[in-house]
Amino acid sequence: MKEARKPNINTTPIELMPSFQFALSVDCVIFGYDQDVLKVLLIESDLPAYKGQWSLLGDLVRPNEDLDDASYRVLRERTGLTGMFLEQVKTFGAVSRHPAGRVITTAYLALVNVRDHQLKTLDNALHWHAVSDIKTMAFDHQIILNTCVAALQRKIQEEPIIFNLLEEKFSLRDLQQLFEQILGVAFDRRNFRKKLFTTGLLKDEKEMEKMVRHRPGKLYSFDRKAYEQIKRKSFVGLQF
Amino acid sequence: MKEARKPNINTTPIELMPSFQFALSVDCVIFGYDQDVLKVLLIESDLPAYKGQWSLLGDLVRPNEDLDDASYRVLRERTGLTGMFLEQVKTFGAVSRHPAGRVITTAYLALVNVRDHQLKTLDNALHWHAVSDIKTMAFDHQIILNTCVAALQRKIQEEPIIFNLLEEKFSLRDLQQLFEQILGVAFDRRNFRKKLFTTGLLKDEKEMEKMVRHRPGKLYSFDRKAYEQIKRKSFVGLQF
DNA sequence: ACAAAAGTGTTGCTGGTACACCCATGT
DNA sequence: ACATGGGTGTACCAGCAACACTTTTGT
Repeated sequence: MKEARKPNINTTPIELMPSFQFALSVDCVIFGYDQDVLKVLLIESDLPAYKGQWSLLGDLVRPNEDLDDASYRVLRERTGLTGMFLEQVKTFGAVSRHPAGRVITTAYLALVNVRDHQLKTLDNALHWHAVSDIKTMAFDHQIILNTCVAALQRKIQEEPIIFNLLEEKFSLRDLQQLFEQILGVAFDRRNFRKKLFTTGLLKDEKEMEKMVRHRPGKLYSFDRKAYEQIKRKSFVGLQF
Repeated sequence: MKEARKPNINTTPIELMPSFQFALSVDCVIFGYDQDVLKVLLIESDLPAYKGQWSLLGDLVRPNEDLDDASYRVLRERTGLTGMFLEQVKTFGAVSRHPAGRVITTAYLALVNVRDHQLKTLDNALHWHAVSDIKTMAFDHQIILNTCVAALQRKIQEEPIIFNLLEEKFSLRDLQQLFEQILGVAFDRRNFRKKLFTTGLLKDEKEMEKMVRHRPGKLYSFDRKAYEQIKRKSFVGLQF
């Protein structure tokens, strides 16, 4: 039985293709680390269907805007930040995910330093929430958040992106607590230090913590140059 | 300086939002393993702009179709297969990526057994290509392919999905060669065996290769039940 | 008999884990 | 002086890498 030739977006002139009303958006999962807690930046939804619930920061993609640019614009407009870590995670395209129509959204993971940004808090009803406190969200945003938390857990073990969440200079305790927050496990302090030192990614800033009510710890920073060199020699292992 | 409140897809009724002509598609990167070579299934483009070049198999997403369903439909229509491994990888949304207009596409990674499927080869100008032979493709499909190859390399080391590319029963040589093809490295045979046996994921089928002109090897299959049990106890490590 | 690939063990090294005591600072 | 967390070393164990010879089958 011979099947009719199937249409193909890549071989059929687009004028011949059926078209209909799609909306395309980006949603940013913006993580920050504040007072030893992993947080995410949310906005209160004022759509009737989700009155009082929290949602991610998003916006429609503009006609002449790349997808990545759209997410960057949302970040910049909302937090005043530029140059933050920002990476696509996944696209959510269930037919009924938005009550007002067919909206496909691409989720982005952003890591920001909560001290740097200037929130338009009054204007926007933006708030930082502890990730572990969030139980329900508008739309399918709880699923998107969970997906991005999982992506974050995986990615901090593959690339040294975790430093984007910390101040320029940080103590090893800061770093360890942040790892523990994100991964939900505890590490032995001595082994953690050894492991991090042997990565060669920490630069000793020759400074100490100040204003702490205990013995002050040394401060370190992420050694970008060392990282660039290490990357060149990296090798891919086999693991199940 | 007070900024005006920004629009937000999640807080603004959709009727008020600007809309314009988007097209949304899925493209499938279909990998197969044939005659000891990693291959990808492509179709010849007949768009004038890309005459004679190869492109991925894709189609527009339908108004009432989930994104994942669209990719599954493409696979089913083209290969006659059902139940194959299929997973979203990334969405490509550059403004000018399609010459006919604004087309955002979501790339899916598919792993199929080349023996199982029934290609509509004559109808569709479909061909298997060695991944390493492909130098240029239509649209941004070369980038999409490279992204999916990298995703495949990463994922076969995280989850035992590689078995989707093999026959139900396979020899350890088949498995090792496939790993080597995908990762582009060579492994010591003895160490490879030990490693794979200690995963506990191989079931001894108590059968031998046949019709080989050397000593026949034992055949194994992927032990799904064992894998399900192992997954429950799995633990997340720390690694840079 | 020859060609081709299967099957098999040991050793050394590296990296992870478990674990306890003294030190510097603020109150 | 006390509370808090900083800073350090060692011993054991597991997993990885390197490495060579014998066995089975087809021709």
